[in-house]
Amino acid sequence: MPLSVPAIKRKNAPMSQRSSSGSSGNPSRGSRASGRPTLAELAQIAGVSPITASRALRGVASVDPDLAKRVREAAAALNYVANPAARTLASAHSDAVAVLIPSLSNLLFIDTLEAIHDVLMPRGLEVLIGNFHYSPEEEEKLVRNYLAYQPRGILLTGLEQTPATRSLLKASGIPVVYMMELSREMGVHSVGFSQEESGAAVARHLLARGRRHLAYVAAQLDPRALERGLGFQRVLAGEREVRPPVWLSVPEPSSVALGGELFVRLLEAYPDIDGIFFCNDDLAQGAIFEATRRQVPIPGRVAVVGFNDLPLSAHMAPRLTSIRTPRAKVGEAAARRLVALMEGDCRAEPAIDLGFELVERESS
Amino acid sequence: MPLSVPAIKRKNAPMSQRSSSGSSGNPSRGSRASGRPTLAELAQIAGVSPITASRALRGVASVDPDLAKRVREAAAALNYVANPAARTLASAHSDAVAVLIPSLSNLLFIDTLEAIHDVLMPRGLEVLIGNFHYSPEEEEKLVRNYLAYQPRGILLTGLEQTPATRSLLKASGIPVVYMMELSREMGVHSVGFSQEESGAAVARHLLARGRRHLAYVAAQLDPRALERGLGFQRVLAGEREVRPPVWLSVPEPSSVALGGELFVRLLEAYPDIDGIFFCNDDLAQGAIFEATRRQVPIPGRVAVVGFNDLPLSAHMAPRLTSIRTPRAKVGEAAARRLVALMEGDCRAEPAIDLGFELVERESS
DNA sequence: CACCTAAGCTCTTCCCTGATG
DNA sequence: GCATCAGGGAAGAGCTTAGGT
Repeated sequence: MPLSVPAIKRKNAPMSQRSSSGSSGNPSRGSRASGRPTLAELAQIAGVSPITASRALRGVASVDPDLAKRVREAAAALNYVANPAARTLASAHSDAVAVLIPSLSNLLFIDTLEAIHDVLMPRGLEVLIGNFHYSPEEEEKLVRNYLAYQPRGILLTGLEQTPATRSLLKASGIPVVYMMELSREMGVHSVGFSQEESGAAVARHLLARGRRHLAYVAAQLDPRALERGLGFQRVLAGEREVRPPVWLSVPEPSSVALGGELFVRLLEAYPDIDGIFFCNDDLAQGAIFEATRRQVPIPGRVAVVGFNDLPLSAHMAPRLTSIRTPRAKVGEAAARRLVALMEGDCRAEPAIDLGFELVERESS
Repeated sequence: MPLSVPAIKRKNAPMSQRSSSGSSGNPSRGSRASGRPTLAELAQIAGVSPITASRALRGVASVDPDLAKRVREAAAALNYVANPAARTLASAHSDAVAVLIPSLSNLLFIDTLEAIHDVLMPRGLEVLIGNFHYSPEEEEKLVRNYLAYQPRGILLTGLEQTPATRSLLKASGIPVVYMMELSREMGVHSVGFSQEESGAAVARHLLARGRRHLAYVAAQLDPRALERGLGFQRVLAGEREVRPPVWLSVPEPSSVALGGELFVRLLEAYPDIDGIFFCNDDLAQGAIFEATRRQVPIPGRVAVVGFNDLPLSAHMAPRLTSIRTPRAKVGEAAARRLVALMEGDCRAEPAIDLGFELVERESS
């Protein structure tokens, strides 16, 4: 037996050389310790081994119900909460889910975020939120950073990732769900609706109402707004007697005030315009306010279509037609799909199309 | 030399009994390993010890600049990102900050949250968001849970914590900053403004305009709305010829539609009311929409004061007086104060009063 | 002072023991 | 006797603090 006896391998009772620190009454607190009860302490109190305590708390089936109960009671008495860092280190995965959204100031993403929270938190999953400000490069940085946390899953917004982001994700093997757009790619899970088709629906709507001189107005650098514009354009291109739409796109973030301003600028430059597709509802509402102030009859003079509802839309019912998208539902469905993937359930359809709704309020 | 040689203490090259797993070309991947480059690998490539690499990456001063540069270059080449779980476990504190807010659907808190993000993320701090739905009990659960993450700091909303929450926080020794209200307590750091005083200011404003039959309308179970109401009441109680205000408070979350409804209900029950303080701007705006629809002249007939701005307020300028609170500034200042506390800078004034602004739009 | 070796943070995975059918 | 299963001992996971050299 050449091996020296490892008699010094005691953790919570040094008792050897430097001892005497805790002396009496003081529940040993080595200077590096976190000061919180550990699994070993819990196990000792419950009269089981640490590994059994661990299994009991994680709800692993193969633990005697009596023992499990003892462990749970001891945990409650101690106010024991497992150290997530140690758990992550040992198991090589955390209980976190990373969610990347392009903006925190856009209501759309807030609602989505809230729905995600509501699905994930009750399952004991931590939500890490990253705001990539519509920049794929920033998104890449965030992904790189969040992968270090070894999350159980990742939710991304849109499909415009950099190649590096893609390969990082693929290499990690962590489940990913894309929100807000539909991917045709095999094995890529996405939840959303066809942005392109929603733009096309707006074009058809305006054409059906007899509008012929159309415009598209967008703010922010949102790639999805652009896609909607492309769908809008596609339908119009198929019509003989309709001119290509006027295209007004500015980089500033959208706002009610900006909507009013763009509306004025547009009508000054193109007085014969009779239908406008605003890529955001706040732009649309700003336009309507401005029109009201200037006594421009809407929709008599100009038909306005806005993308998504603000709380006020209901109060402007006679004025505004809008595309209503399932903001919260996208978050909920995406989170649910992610949970399914984390549990190894891969049978479901990769893409979930939640559709959209064209809410017509012109006629009322 | 009595110690047996610890020749088996190699980590990334088992090479002993069960070996042969990776065999050739495969960069060792022990089954429990995370598959990511480790500090030890990085150190080896940079030609230094792990601890030096660690110090170099953390920016500890006592590292030779040349070595530090070598380490940084190696890290970039490897795409090395430190494992936060291991870091937390070893140092007994994470790089996270927990932020607890009562609601995600309220714009106020979103703006605050965004400002907090903007301060903390550039400093490499992770933001953990907890939504306690205006419930102190839920808040307590979240605090208990987040303390397990050993965060570097905690931001709380309001001052209505349960006693257990208070003692948990005190025992943890983690810096805490309270947002949205001002605490008088010694050593308690808070950033906000006096809710009570803002309500009082509204009362004085209405009295100065000759209004005598006042009402207070609140939704949601927000304790701060109640405090504003108390300030409102206090000022009115000091006036001889003014009746105590009509008090309308409902538990539903506030919304534009609800504001309109409450407005109608209120005027039906008390036709002589000539001034209303709405605890949220969406309630106030709903009231104004409803009044417009019913041709009730505002402010000729009723003066309306709303709490905080929605984006649309500017477009209803002639109609609405509002209290404007520094939403984003509260988040920013609170986050900054927290960072200062984390760095051991405790000299600053514990309470930061950011004030509020009474924006009068009646006259324009 | 710059750098390193040793130890340890707290949990889980691996693998084995001893009891059960 | 030979699988099956509950439970446990030992060995890390990857980093940082302590304390030398």
